[in-house]
Amino acid sequence: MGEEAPEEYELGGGEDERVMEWEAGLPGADELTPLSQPLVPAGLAAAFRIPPEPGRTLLDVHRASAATVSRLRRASSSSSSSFPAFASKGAGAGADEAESGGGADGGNGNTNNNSSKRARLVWTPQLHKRFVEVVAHLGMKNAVPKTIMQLMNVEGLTRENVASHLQKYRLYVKRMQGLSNEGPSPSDHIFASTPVPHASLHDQVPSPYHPHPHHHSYNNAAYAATVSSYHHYHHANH
DNA sequence: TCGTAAATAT
DNA sequence: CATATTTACG
Repeated sequence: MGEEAPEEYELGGGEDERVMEWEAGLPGADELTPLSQPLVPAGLAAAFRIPPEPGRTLLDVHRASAATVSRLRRASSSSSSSFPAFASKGAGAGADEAESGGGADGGNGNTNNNSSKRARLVWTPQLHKRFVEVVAHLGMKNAVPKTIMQLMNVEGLTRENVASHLQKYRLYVKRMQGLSNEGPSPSDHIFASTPVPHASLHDQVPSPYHPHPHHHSYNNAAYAATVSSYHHYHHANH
């Protein structure tokens, strides 16, 4: 009776949701000093013989903020298993990545050994949007799977997922470059929907992605697993 | 780890 | 059949 339905899981859900409550009363971003810049002026630092700050780069900042946000979210929402929801199949291992930001990454024994095969990731427009933004932010030079994945900070998203999508994305961009005119092909689906931002050497990546559930809505698995795609096996020998 | 090709699923 | 996503390989 029961056939294992090939469930796919869908990531994403919130688009540009910011927790204003946290920002209430706080100065605007314009008023704040860019975190990506050293708080201590170079001259002053030199005078005090302060060694060059470690890798306090945009990436680190983003990672840190992302981690903070993640932690806050968890603490704020009592039991919010904000999970991209894996299809049934017993996956469910919740594990927060506690990346130690101690300078250069040393041994990375993080091999996701989830016995369960994860369902196909569905790249929703939102996810793709996030992806594109991050890629544009990094620039073709630094837009590598790992970095992209980290900057996107989407729980459940793996490096492989990103790498795969990145491959297609690059092809899409390249293909379009050849055709200076003419809009994107409708067959490009997601890619066509997202205007490829210019990979200027400037960056501007918005707040980290929030795969968090809506306030009042459907089941917690709403944004998570849109478990509904049970397509039949189609074996066609054309 | 990254990039590309082939494989597989839908 | 085409597209999307995964898996294998260098």
